[in-house]
Amino acid sequence: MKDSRPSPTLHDVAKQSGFSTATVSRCLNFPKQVSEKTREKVMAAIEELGYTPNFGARAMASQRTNTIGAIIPTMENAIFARGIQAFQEELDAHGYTLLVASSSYRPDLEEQQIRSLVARGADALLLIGHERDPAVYKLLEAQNIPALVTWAFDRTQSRPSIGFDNRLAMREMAREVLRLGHRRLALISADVSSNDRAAARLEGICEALREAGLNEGDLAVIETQYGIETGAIAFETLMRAPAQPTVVFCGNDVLAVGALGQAREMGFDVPGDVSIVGFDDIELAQVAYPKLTTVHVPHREMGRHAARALIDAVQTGRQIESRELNVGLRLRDSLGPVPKISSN
Amino acid sequence: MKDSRPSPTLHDVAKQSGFSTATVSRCLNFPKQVSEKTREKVMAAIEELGYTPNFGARAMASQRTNTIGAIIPTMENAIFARGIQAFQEELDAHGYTLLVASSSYRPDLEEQQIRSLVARGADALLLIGHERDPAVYKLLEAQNIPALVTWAFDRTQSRPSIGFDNRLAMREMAREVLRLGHRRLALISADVSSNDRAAARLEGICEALREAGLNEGDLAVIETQYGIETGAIAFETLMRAPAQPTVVFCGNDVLAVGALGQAREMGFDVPGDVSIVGFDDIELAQVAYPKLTTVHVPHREMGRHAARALIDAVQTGRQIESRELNVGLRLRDSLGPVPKISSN
DNA sequence: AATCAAAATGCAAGCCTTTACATTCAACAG
DNA sequence: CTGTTGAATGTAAAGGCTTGCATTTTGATT
Repeated sequence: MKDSRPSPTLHDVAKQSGFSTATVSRCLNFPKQVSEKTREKVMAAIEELGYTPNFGARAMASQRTNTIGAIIPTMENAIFARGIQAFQEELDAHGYTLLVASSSYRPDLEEQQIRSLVARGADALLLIGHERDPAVYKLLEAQNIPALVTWAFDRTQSRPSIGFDNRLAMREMAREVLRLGHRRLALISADVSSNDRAAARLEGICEALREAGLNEGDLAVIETQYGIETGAIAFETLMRAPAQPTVVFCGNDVLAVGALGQAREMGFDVPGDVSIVGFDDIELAQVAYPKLTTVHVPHREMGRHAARALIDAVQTGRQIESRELNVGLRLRDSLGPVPKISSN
Repeated sequence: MKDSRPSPTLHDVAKQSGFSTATVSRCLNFPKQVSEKTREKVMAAIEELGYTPNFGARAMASQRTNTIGAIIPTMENAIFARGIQAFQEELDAHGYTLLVASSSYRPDLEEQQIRSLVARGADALLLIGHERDPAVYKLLEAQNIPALVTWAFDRTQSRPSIGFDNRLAMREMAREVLRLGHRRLALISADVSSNDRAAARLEGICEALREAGLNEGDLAVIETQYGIETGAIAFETLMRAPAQPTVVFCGNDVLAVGALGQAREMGFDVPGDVSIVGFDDIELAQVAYPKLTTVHVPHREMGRHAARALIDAVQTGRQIESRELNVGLRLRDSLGPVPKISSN
């Protein structure tokens, strides 16, 4: 970019208004320290020149940016949208700005994004899930940047998190499913090795299975990327397998909606022939047909709490306190009792 | 944030490695200008100290940030997700970073976000739709920041845009609808006064209406916010009105899906009793039941082209050339011929 | 061994703002 | 009118990096 006309600086405003740069700066940052007349003149000059403070210079001089970063796995679907939206609203209300980056569920990209946000001077960071390279945590510690994990709560982890216990949540759902008599179960999940939430949810199902005296082998698992289309494909694979499941757990609602669509496509009645359950309870779950039985996650509450906690950490320098939020089942129409006649 | 241990600077790296800051800087920015041995030593020092360049300082010194900003109306639904994702991918491929902000469809917030991104040193900006306060455009011009409008293409506008003609697209859909015999039409739209895309789409329908010798009064319009729930509510209102429409246009697929759900709720068969059409052709449209007839928008293509154009503008300083992309109807299951027996 | 061009490196100014500290000003008490 | 005080304003340094220009090193050529 060639600057035909370089943008005005504090200095220009100072000259134009006849005051020093210090006064102009104070006008912007501590208006009360400046007399009314002065302020008016300065503001007029700012207006006239179209001055905008330079963020980099400001950050450098003041050592803070009033910016909080968040790295979410994806923006392609609505999973994180509501939570992030609430997070941003709360941040805004306290004069902070949100910087979002998305990592496409790739740890290497996530690390890159974290570094980028740190370099950009983010005062704090919101992360999804606990699992990541220790080097990342070391970096954040070295730079003294508060980081908070959400969408997960795991009492065995030492790092602060605000979220829910994925394992317990999914276990509850699995219990309900087993109570309805299902014995041939399947799961469409994200890649378990790189996604600790997905791993915890799987573990939850396995636990319920064991409780019921069943074998983990009774659970068919397909790992795939999150997406409507991928959910549909996985569902088809599952239903074409010799041991057709009577219920399909989905790692999230997006997968579940894909599965639902594919079921219709293949002529299966849900839940008559096969049940499908989701996770997250995003808006989509209620407009799906049939309405999706799923695990409700308090997205907005989570976002709000996370924002408050992070702001507090930035301002006081104190450690963030972890906090577990409640999740609950939303029993709607896509889960029913096990079909009488096995279609196997 | 209290810096317990201040983060290492270029200067520290220089001292540690025994070279000057200039050499270290070049190591990072122009590796080829530095001898291999030197580079190795410097990199080792960087590694050892855990050095991360300070973004603010860098931006200030070099007058560029390699950052491109985008302000989208919302992250709450998937409307902009695919396009933005493609935009980001293309940016990444060229070494640029994307900064996203969302305005909640509020012009005042959008302006604030634009200022914030400008202050942050965004080298260029991606905007949605043409309509905004002229002061904003003046600001961007004053700061010499290339801005590109997407999700719209309007040959009457002088500013560069890469997108499609919302009016023509919706007119085509309306013609199809009229061809099928529908005469009692309704539209669920975003607020027309603050959303030029919505306004253009409405205009498109009106045009088709006039062509067919019909009266604009034959179109019932409800303006509401974009959302599944709001779509459902609007649909209910429409269907409870004395003059029940036989087809409901929706400003986007999210509204349409809400309408679809509500239709089911109210016991209407779609398209037997009433047809519903959407706009955007997001993933949702194909998994909705019945599958949504909608206007296909080339999201990814748009995002990709926009990224290229913006990068080019930043690097060459040349004006961006506008470009119109093609849209087309996707005739699926939610639109049918006008019902034989008016249920009015 | 001398010469020279190219490559590698160093020096130091400049980018824009905040802020500690110094100075000036106005108002008021004595 | 002087002295005092608190408010308003100014001065200048600092913050981390890039980069034009100057200098040194390298290595090839004669």
